[in-house]
Amino acid sequence: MTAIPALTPAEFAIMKALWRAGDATVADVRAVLAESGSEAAYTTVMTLLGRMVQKGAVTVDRSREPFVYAAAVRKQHVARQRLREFLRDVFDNDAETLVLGLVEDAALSVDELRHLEGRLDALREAERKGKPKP
Amino acid sequence: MTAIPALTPAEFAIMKALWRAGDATVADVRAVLAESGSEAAYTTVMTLLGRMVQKGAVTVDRSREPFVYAAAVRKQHVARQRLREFLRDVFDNDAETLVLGLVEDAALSVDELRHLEGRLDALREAERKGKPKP
DNA sequence: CCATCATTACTACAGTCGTAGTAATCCTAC
DNA sequence: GTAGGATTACTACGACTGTAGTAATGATGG
Repeated sequence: MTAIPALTPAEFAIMKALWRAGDATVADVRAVLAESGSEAAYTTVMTLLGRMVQKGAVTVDRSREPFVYAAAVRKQHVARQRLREFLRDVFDNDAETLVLGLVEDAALSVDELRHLEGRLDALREAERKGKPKP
Repeated sequence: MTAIPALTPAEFAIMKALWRAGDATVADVRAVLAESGSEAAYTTVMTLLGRMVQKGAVTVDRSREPFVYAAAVRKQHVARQRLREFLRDVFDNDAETLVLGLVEDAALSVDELRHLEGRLDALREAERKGKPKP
């Protein structure tokens, strides 16, 4: 239930770099960002990381220099959290319309949908077996 | 292809009120907002509407007083646009994972998915008949 | 040793956002 | 006609953001 700290866009970009890099120094983060064509100054990244540490989104190991940073929240959790907010704010909790949008935007094919269904059936089956809720 | 102006959260709330109200005065907007438990001051709403007019997200009819405001962009377009950005930024364009998240969050049932598939098949069928692309 | 580079801590600063007050008008009901 | 409420235009302002500079410190290569 760890409340996920809100991240600004710039912070979120850093977070994504951390997720890809795992433990990382400022230089590492900059390297990952550079791959995506983002060229923030060293101190800019430091500032953002500092702010993120303050809000608990990132941990830092100061016992080693240069300091080593790491994401304190899991990508999946953040994504899920954002998905909920997005669904509520933009689609008024109408998930069907959202998915319809994905398909119409060709982000998702009907085949993929069917495939997904398969996975879901399996998942549900596993759940029934695993935790039979009374 | 009208580029959709970026809206801040507060502006987006106003926009949603406008979508619900259709043409609306400041007072109308405030009334709709109030329904959702939002109590912005009259002048606050004015300020936001003004900013939105500036960025072309809202039109205003000044020939009539009190001025009448209206959304200049369609809800569906905005939602679609945001969906694209969201999918890219948060899910790295992996729509399947997004939908999986919806289902796991119980925002969408497998039944609804199937239902959706039906709709989509129909839609696809209609398209094949309607615009047979060479 | 000493200049240089990396690293960190601290500071800065302009732009945006949310929020709203004030001054000036303009109706409208006494 | 006049006081009060509605409406608008303009201004304000503190918080947050993105971006980065500077000062200090520490390690390194020659």
